[in-house]
Order: sequence, then C-alpha cells, then structure tokens
Amino acid sequence: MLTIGEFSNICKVSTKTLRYYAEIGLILPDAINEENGYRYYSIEQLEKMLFINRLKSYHFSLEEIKEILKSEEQIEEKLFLALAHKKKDMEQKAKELDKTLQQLDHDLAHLKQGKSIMSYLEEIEVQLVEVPKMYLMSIRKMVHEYEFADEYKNSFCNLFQKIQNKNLTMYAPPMVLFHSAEFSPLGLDTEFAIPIVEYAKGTRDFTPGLCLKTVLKGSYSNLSSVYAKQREWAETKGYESSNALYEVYITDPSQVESESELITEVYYPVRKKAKTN
Amino acid sequence: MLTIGEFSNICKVSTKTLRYYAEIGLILPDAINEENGYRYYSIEQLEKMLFINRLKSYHFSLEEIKEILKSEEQIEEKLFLALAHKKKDMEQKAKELDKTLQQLDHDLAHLKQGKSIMSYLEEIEVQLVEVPKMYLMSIRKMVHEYEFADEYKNSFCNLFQKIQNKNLTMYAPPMVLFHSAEFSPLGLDTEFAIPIVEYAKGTRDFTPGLCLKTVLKGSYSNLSSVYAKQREWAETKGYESSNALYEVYITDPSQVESESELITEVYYPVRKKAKTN
DNA sequence: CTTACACCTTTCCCTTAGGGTAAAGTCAAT
DNA sequence: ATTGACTTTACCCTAAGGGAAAGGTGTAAG
Repeated sequence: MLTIGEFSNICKVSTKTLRYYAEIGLILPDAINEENGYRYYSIEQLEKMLFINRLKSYHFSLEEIKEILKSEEQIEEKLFLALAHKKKDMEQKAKELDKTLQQLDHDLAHLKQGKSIMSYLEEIEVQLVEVPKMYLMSIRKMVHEYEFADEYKNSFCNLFQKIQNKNLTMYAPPMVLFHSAEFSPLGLDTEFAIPIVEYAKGTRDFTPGLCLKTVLKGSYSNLSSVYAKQREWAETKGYESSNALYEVYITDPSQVESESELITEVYYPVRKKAKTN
Repeated sequence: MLTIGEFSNICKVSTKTLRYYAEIGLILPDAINEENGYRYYSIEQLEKMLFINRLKSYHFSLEEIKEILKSEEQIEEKLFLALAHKKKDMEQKAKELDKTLQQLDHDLAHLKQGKSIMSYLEEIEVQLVEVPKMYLMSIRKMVHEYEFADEYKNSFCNLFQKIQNKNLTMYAPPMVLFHSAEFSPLGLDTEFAIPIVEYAKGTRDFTPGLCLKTVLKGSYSNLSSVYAKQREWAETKGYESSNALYEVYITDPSQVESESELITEVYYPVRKKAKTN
C-alpha cells in the first residue's frame, strides 16, 4: 500500500488533487485507516490514475472522466465514442486558434505600420438609403445559432417552392430579419423572407423606409462593429432609430467555402431627429 | 446615450458582463442616473468595448486588458509587445494541441484494433540489475523545470572541464539524480553527475546496488508510467525500495530535435523484502 | 389615466479544478 | 523522547461571469 505522498510522487499528481478526487468520487483510496484517517492507495490504482491523467490531457472534464470510468461493461465503445467526439472538439479548437492567430498577425502588421488596431472601423461604410415598400413571403420562428445554417436552407427551400407554385416574382435577394436582438433560451426570433413584386395572399407588407445600409464582407464576428458604426453615424448626423434592424444575407451561409466570402447587408431603419435645442 | 440593454445588443456583450466590467473597473458607464442607478453608455464607448472584445479574442485576461487600457501614453508600444507575447503563447498552445491530437489519433487507432488504451504499459520493460559502485563528480542545486535544459548544459560543461583538468576517466554517460520527488518553490533538488573510474578529490561514492532499470524512449510525460510500472514490478516480485530513485539522461535535452529522440534511464534501487508470512 | 410589460437595479449563490494556509495529529528514525 | 517529515480537516480564494429572486422604472397601448 502507498501513502498519499508516495502515490502522488509516482503519478505526478499533487496530494491536494488526490484529496479532491476522493471528495468528488473520481478515485477513492483503497483503504482508509479508521483511527487517523490516513489514505492508502493500492498498486493497481496507479494504472487508473495514469488513465485519468491521459483523459485529462485530452481536455475531458472530471465529470466526463467519471462517466467514462463508471461504465464497466461497454467501456471500450463508450471510450471510443468519447474520444472521437473530443477529437472533433479539439480540431475545431485548433481551427479557431489558427484563425485567431491570423487575426493577430494582421493586427501586428498594422501596428508596425503605425496604424491603430481599430482603424478598420474607418473602412466600414455607412450609406443612407430609402428602401421601397415590399411584400414579403416569410417564415418566422425561433432559431438557435447552431441550427441557423440548416434552418436557412430549409426555410428558403420552402419559400422558393411556394413562390414557384403561386407563380410570383422575386424582387430582391432573400433576407433574414431578427426581431429580437437578445439571446433567449429559445433562440433568436428569426424571419426568413423573400421580397415579392406582386401582392399575394400569404405575404405581408414591409416598409423599412429610410435606412442606414452597410455591406459587410467576411465573418459575422464583425457584425457588432457595423452596428456600432451605424449607431455612431446616426448620432453624429442627427438620426434616430425608427424600427428594428434587419439583415440581408446575400450569400447562403451553408454554401460558402470560407467565411471571407460571406456578404451581408445590414439595414438600420432611421428617421431624422426632431431638433431639441 | 445608450441604456445597458442597447449597448449590450450592439456589442454582443451580455448586460451581466457589462455590470461585471463596471464592477472591476474595466469599462465604466459614461453616466449613472443618481436616482435609479440606471447606467448609460456613450457612443464613444462602443469602440472601447469593441477593442476589449478584440483583446478578449486573443485570450488576454481582463486584468491584462485593464493594464493595456490604462497606459495612455505608450499604448501602441505596450500593445505591440503584449500582442507579440500573446502570439508566442498561442503558437505554443497550438503546438501542444497538435501533439495532443496526435496522441489522441494514436489511441483511437489502438482502440479500433481492440487494444486497450493503457496497453502501452505492457511494453515498458523492467530489468533487475546490479549497479556497481561509482565515484561521482557532481554539482547539486535546486533547479526549476523551465531552467532545466540550461542548467543541464552549464553544469555538464563545467564538470567536463573539471574532469579534463584533473585528467580523470569517464566511466558512464552523464547522470541526473533527483533527491526529492516533490516540487518545492525553489525547484527540484537536482544533482548533475558524471561517473568517474578513479577515486579523486571532489568526487563522492555512489552505491545504488540492486536496481530496477527501465529505458524510456520519448517524452518525459511518460515518466510516471515508468515509475508506476517499476513499483508494480517490485510489489509482485517481493522487492521494496532501498533508496531514492535516479535517472540517467542519455541524450542531452537541449540538443534533441524532437521529443521522440529522448532517451532516459530510470533506476529504482531496491532490496529483496524480508518474508513476512 | 391606468395598466401591462419590458427593462433596470442589487444581492446572493454557483460554476472548474484545485491552491494556499493553518492548526493539529501521526509516523519513523534517531 | 524528540525531531522532522508527513498527514488530516477546515476554511478561504481563484476567473469570468450565469442564474434567480425581489423590487424599482419607463413607456406605450388601451
């Protein structure tokens, strides 16, 4: 039998950690001296501890490791599935890390040239446009971010068929309107819509009127920069919000190879502010 | 002025987060209504918030971000240094992620063949050897892990010179002995030593005697597996520890291209256990 | 003018995976 | 018997917020 200190030295796991693992039931000492509470670990437990360390290196949470260890019968299948899943996670993470590193390089290059990191904001163009009244054929539902691409495809597939059936004419590219900006547990209140020339049953009026319009090329992560820029523009030119903003996805997010090919139009309905001074 | 909710929607940062940032002084509302405590943010703060988001995406801690924002004068230089440093961190991280992914693939392949993940343990060979008495020329000091490679080089450089000066004969490859297994704030109690044939002043006796010996090829992260294996071997064959274990670094860790080229011998001094039954 | 409802406030507890420290008890060797 | 290394429990702390509760506001519609 090994004392906690010996066990700790062999496995390179601190005694503190071992006590914690005992507390959460991950690996319990083989025996505990009733009188003084000393923990004793068996030689066989070394292998279990090494296994735990291995899983930890794969970024499993202790809860997940417990779950894997618990399954006695089908441990191999469960382990295989868990590992395969973790692999995907980690590949995703690696990809993101790579993307972030590219961004970082980009920023560093900018700085070297004496430009500010946030100078990209100045390249965001805001135009004031009058958007004519449209008829929309649309589907509105709560959508989570992760299912957005799928819903996008399904909804527009659906809408295109309806249009064909009813012999209607498309007036502009498909649009997506978000009717609430905040995230709720149900997802975002999303309306997939196609502007139609003719009025027809099942369509609705859409009259955004005067709008600030910005064309965003590339990743959606820059959306908030666009929002900010438009807000700033409105502020300095004396406009105020008149309605909920909406976005037009010129490119189909599920069809695009790289994020950099994405094209999105952001519309922010405004009106001239009444003079207050 | 923007309410916290508007500010939150534009920047895609939760109101909870904004309150937290105000609490830690990262970004304070431009104005607070004295009567009802409502926070109001200005349009100018949007850019600051976007900047914070950018830095967050580079894995800066909020504390670090605060530090960067605080420096008004030399913000560009500071930012440049910080970014360059973060870049190194992230590249290191990416490398580790890559290594872990390779390991994972390896394990998955093993599982597919129906082998257990821990089956590698069975390939760790433990031999019982009698190590003859040696004279050691050595330097002993507290060494941190991160300075190990440097200390290794310096110490052996030093020792080699001494040997040459005194005209002594090397008896075996350079060794490193760890006299305490646990980590202390001062580092590990490390002895860099070269076995010498002749007895000479400045050398010390070293008589490990009977030892379990294992040759480890590859990364040090498998050291604990070796320890565990030797312990198990000793247990089942009725041996017990007789002295502190030591390791011999056949390869110079600073000269090796890839971790997989590392060769380390682990010696675990033992004696036959007195029969207790 | 009232009411409904969305929005805002503070306060308290919870999360992960342990680290640090203190006070007190215990083991083995000298 | 003493010493020094080891062990125990108990308590507080971390980073970056999330969740919920309880109560106060703002505004738009009826």
